[in-house]
Amino acid sequence: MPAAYSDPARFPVTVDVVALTVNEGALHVLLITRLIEPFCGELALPGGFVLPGEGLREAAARELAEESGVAQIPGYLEQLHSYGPQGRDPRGDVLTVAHLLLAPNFPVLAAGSDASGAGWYPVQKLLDGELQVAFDHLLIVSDAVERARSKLEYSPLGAAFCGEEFTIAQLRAVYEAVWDTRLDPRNFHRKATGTPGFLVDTGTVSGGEAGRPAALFRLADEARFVPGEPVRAVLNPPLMRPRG
Amino acid sequence: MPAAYSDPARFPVTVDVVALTVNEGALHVLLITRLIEPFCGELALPGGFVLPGEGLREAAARELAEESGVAQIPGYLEQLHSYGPQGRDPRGDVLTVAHLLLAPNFPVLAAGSDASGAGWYPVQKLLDGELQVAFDHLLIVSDAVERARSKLEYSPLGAAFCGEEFTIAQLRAVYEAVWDTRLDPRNFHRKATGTPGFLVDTGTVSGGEAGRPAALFRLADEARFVPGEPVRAVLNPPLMRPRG
DNA sequence: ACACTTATCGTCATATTGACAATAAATCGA
DNA sequence: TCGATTTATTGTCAATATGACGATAAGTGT
Repeated sequence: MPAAYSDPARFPVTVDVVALTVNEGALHVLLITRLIEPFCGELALPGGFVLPGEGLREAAARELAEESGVAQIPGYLEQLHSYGPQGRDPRGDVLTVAHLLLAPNFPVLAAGSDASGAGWYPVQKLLDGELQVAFDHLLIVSDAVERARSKLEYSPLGAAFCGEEFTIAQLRAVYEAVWDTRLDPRNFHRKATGTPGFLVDTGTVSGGEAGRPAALFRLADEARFVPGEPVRAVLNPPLMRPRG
Repeated sequence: MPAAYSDPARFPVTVDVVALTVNEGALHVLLITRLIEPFCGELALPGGFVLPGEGLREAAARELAEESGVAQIPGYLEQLHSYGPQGRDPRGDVLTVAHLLLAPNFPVLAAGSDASGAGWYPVQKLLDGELQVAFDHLLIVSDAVERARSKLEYSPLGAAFCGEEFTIAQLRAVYEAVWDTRLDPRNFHRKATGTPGFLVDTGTVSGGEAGRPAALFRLADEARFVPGEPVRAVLNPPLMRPRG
């Protein structure tokens, strides 16, 4: 017999956010230093308990804002996966609903003596075991990276790592960082500009850098992602990462 | 200030399962008739409260088994998405972690006078509003169908709807039912048999039906899905559903 | 044996990809 | 100011994949 509603078990529920960005050609994840037990002093994903009256997405955005010290979080946020409640937290059962943020690099509140201190860390160092993270957060980060890698194949979400306007080369750099591969600039350019409903040329160009100035693009209206709504599979056929 | 662990809010957590199968060329979903308030007498997804000491996947499998009357559930089960805790249940906040099962058609415990009674219902009738379901289960079913549609594009999970061995035509029928399109038998045959690491010919043939006997295939080892592990993107390049 | 049905193999035009040449347009350094 | 260098963009070409459909194979039903 299932538990009656009169007496269902109740669990603490947290949200954790895997915020990814591209920095210096490498994928980075936002981590905070924990100031309380358990795992005090160790790195962990930003996150915390869901409050009564709050939605999951709302809670994720709030925790991320609180712990990174950024009021208005940029980028694209979606739910990733739920973990638990068994065997994740030494204090007992805790269910966590992990979220994924793909965002342009934004400055976060660095560590003070008393603040927890957020920072961007190279994802590769986590996956290589060079950096340790608390709880099952390594698993969560792995899942998040795999999700991000897969999303770039068919969705316009690569652009979530860029600002409003960007060059094809910047977008390509995102793909290269997330996929950890090199892509042929010419073939990438062809695919990006040749896919209907993906990018629109703004008419302006980026200057200042060495080399020929690049045309600036923005996402086409059909490709814009709005909070809450599912992302459209604009890249059809998809842009597959090289196998090898 | 976030809630301290000493006093986190606790929520009832349920699992719901969207079990999909293909029946008579159409996609069907497993629904039960509720025997308790709220929504007593209405159709709903099988599901129920997570018990202390239980994992999410475990709870989903248990609830599905209990409510369908089937001890050993066949097919492929994965987590879909979490919903809530706000505004889903008239009794108050309830977080639900929805799961997706893709399975061959299996017989379920039909309604008795006292049992809840499970049954397969055409998904299309839900999406068309011809059939009503309780809570936010219509949304969950929609998300599940979209997930299933997308999975068939790149993963071997179409075979999860078939038995261990199946013909190309049976597999194609799955694709046609899930995608709600017709596919060219010859081109589908070419793609299915021509994709390395997808299918292996068993050497046997299916007989009895009208027409030429078809060769029986099974999933290649590389394409086998094991509980828990992520599915491999075997269909590369993917088999995209027709756009139209 | 014949009609019918379904499976499987082939063909061909078109679309897409991967590899790479060539040109365009800026900055940088002497 | 003039290359040299750097990056962007346009093309080319062969290999691969897809979409549309013809033709053949191998059963069942009469």
